[in-house]
Amino acid sequence: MCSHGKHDHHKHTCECPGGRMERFIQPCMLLLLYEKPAHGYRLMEKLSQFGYEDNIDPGMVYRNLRKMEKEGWVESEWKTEGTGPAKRLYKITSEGEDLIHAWAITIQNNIKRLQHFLKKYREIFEN
Amino acid sequence: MCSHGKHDHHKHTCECPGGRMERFIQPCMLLLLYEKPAHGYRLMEKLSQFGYEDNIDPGMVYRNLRKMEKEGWVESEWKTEGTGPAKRLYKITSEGEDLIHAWAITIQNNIKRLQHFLKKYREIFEN
DNA sequence: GTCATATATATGTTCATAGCATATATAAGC
DNA sequence: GCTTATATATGCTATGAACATATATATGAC
Repeated sequence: MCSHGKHDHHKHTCECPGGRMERFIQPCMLLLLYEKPAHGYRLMEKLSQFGYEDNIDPGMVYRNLRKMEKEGWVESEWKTEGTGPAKRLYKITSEGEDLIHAWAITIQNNIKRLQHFLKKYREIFEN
Repeated sequence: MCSHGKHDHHKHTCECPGGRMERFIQPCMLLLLYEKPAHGYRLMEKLSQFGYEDNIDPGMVYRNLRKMEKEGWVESEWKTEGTGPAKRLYKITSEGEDLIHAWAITIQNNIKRLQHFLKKYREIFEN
């Protein structure tokens, strides 16, 4: 989220505004899995379209997948066929699909909040 | 942020999507202070327009104000005149104003990310 | 007079999360 | 053999939200 990557030991001592959207990665992964079952490494690549750029933390992806499985929003099974190390193939459950719809509402609300800020900001600072 | 208010001891065990936007309260308070110096209690009321509804936590407001003062983004002085308990009147500094502009950019980016989600969501689920 | 409420600020505690680091293993390219 | 890409996993720390509680001053009700 932070664009300059200059944090001192991730202490957030710099004033750069992060405004991280907590757990936003979850609905993103759920939506990708609804489109097509996938394993973590593949998701990691696809997540860039949601602003999780270049250096996304793999730990974040894998840990969220395991957590969502524990919650019953996704299911997984090991895939050993093919080349390379074994992959854990995830697919979304119906509970996971329900959650996507709930997130869509939350996200609409959040957009409204952010847009209210920008509107006010522009009223004050633009001309 | 959570609409139903049914958390068990704030353990976030329910599946309600929060998607809280971390520290978003800070640029909101800075913008309000840019408009007009104010004390915490007054800000608390005005913050509802940014989606910090009804039962906003006073601790969050006051702690963020003190933190922002420590960072040099706002300044305060006690006001004893008038009725009622003493108020700490805050005003924004030039560093605080700079930060508003930085946040405006972050917020634009976040809107884009959220809108990408919604666009994809609608492509998949709407008709 | 005292009781509840509104105004105003402050601190304590807990939990989940992001962000960072590191470890492991398989396979392909050179 | 060495490096890199693929693939998953865990450990650690700082932070922030959400909750609770404490304090004090003034006002209106009864």
